[in-house]
Amino acid sequence: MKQRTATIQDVARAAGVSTATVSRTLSKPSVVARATREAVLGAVEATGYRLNATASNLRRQRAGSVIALIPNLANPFFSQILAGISSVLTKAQLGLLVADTQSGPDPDERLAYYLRSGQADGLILLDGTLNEAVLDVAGRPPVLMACEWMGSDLPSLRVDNARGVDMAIAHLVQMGHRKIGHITGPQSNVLTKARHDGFVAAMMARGMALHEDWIFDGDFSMDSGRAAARQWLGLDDRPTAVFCASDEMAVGFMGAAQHAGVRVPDDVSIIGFDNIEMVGHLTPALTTIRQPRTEIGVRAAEMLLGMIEAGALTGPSEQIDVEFVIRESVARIAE
Amino acid sequence: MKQRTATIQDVARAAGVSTATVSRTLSKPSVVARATREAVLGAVEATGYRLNATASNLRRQRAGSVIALIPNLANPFFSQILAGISSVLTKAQLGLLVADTQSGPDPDERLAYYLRSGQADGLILLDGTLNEAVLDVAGRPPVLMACEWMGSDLPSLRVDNARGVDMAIAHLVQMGHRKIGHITGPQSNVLTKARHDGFVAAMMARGMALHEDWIFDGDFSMDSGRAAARQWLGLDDRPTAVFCASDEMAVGFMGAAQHAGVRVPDDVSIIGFDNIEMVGHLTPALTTIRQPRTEIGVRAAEMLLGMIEAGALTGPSEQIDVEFVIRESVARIAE
DNA sequence: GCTGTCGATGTAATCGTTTGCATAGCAGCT
DNA sequence: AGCTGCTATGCAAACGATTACATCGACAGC
Repeated sequence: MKQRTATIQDVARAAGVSTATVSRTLSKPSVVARATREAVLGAVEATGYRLNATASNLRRQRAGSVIALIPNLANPFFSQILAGISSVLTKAQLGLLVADTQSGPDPDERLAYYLRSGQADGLILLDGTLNEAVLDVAGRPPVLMACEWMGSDLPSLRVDNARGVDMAIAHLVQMGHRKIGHITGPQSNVLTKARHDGFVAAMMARGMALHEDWIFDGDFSMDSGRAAARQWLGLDDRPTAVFCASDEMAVGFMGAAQHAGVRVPDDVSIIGFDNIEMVGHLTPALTTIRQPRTEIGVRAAEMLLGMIEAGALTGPSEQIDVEFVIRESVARIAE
Repeated sequence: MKQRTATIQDVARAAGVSTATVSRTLSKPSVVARATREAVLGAVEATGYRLNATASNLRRQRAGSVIALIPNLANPFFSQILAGISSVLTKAQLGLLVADTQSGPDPDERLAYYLRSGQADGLILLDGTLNEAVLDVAGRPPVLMACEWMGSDLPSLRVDNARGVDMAIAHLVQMGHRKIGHITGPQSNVLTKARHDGFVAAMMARGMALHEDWIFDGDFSMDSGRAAARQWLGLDDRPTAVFCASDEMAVGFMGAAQHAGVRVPDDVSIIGFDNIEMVGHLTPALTTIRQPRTEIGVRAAEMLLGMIEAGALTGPSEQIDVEFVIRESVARIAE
């Protein structure tokens, strides 16, 4: 059973035409005569021929796939974006190669490698910690950033973080909160910065005090949310509400608070960011800012596809809107 | 800046040797003389040469990547396995192509396509609903099943589902439970069957009654867990404990129960399966059966790699052990 | 001095497609 | 009849690497 799979030559022979005609029949059917076309298709059927993607890619000078660079594959937030990307690429006959930037030693090095490797017709960056300077490579494929990335004019798909944060703070204020804390993401991440800046701006705009002690350093993970809760518990003067830069941290914070006997939202109100699926099932269900993840993936893939097809290294940027989802984790504060 | 990237020819010219020597220097350095080797490496450096993977793959008759077929990319359970797979493949210079089986119309068709496409040197199947008959394809690459798959003798990496379930039931019984319910996975899935069978066996072994009404149909999702809770609430004679075939369903069940005013674990005990990261942060934290996901991915990739290197279509099978994690979602029942 | 062996390198075919260019056939027009 | 303009097809050269085989010195053994 170890038989070689049929090549275009076999098909050509079976159909009594040249390989050129077979190739044309398959890629641009309109240019071949009806009769030949049918003969070729018949031969394809008979031989069980399948196009050898490698050979085709070599000849056409393309790679046949797109690489998505993700900081952490294990994070559900990203996997849903990936699903969106995948659905678009599949239709365009492109493979999706995924790479974890944080799993190896040097993330920037990984990016540089993929840029030069010629293994991809394009890249989608989902990691806001990468160094932009790395992108300055001759002959690199188009790159799309599907994440916040400060001060770059590369084509990007961004989420309106500032607006999301502002809605969250506005809601808290409206519910009577004056003492509001914030758990941040990891230092180097641009998302962290965007959300933190948004937080500061939203607070300032409402003339509210920023307390050094009420800013907790996190890294988007549940464990860091838990750590923040411990810190919060140790405070003499505690904020009555905490805005978390990610849902996962909110989950960690809420779990730790509840385990310490703190009631949510009666004793502390919590708002997350992302609206990952599970937070609607928590008790109390989490109030959060929704990012349309599948849509982000789909749109990012479409934009990159556009660039690839146009053979352009650059393209338009877009912004995706967020939505504020009110559930049960915020309580009204008595004046 | 649109310059072509250097080819092996350019390197050969720069080093004053033939392309054969360059190729050898890069792949089997030991066979070329010290001096030439250094000249070649210098030329590589100077020209900025990078191996064109497509050309190399074409000549070597390989694809350069492995495909992982996942039922649902958005599910965090799978993404962590993917991370494990990815880490191994990266070291072996292989790409990881991910494909969602459930996103298209016909999953079996997708599998068949990938088997023939020649786009992969091997496949890892993580979807227990696929039809085995599809695998009967001439010239297909090696395939590894990293999931339960009944009655097949293809190489596989399985998790000891039966043992996991048995530990869970044993624990419940030990805590005084006599009325135990079960939320299943989707019908066609083999995992569903394995866990359901395990449940039945464990119950029988302890001489316990199986109640038709206490088996709830789920599909691994949180929403189906929530639906099961509604059903449970409507029962006259409710089981005092529920064993869920996935953590996600446990989350959905617990959330819905709590929202209905039911106390967990005082009014109902819950056990999940998988130990996804978040369940440790719930209130109460979920008692569950841990599957070492990263390890599953790593081991699966290693096994497949072994088959690829040996050029074998088949290989050994292995089983990975599970671990019972006791947290807070099971209470002792008064006799 | 001749031969055999061995290590290092070059030559060129090959992997399976795609595609620019040439060609052949045919119809319509002058 | 000769020319022009089509359309449909074939020819053959790429694409960039790998590798079986040939070649060429150098050197040891007789």
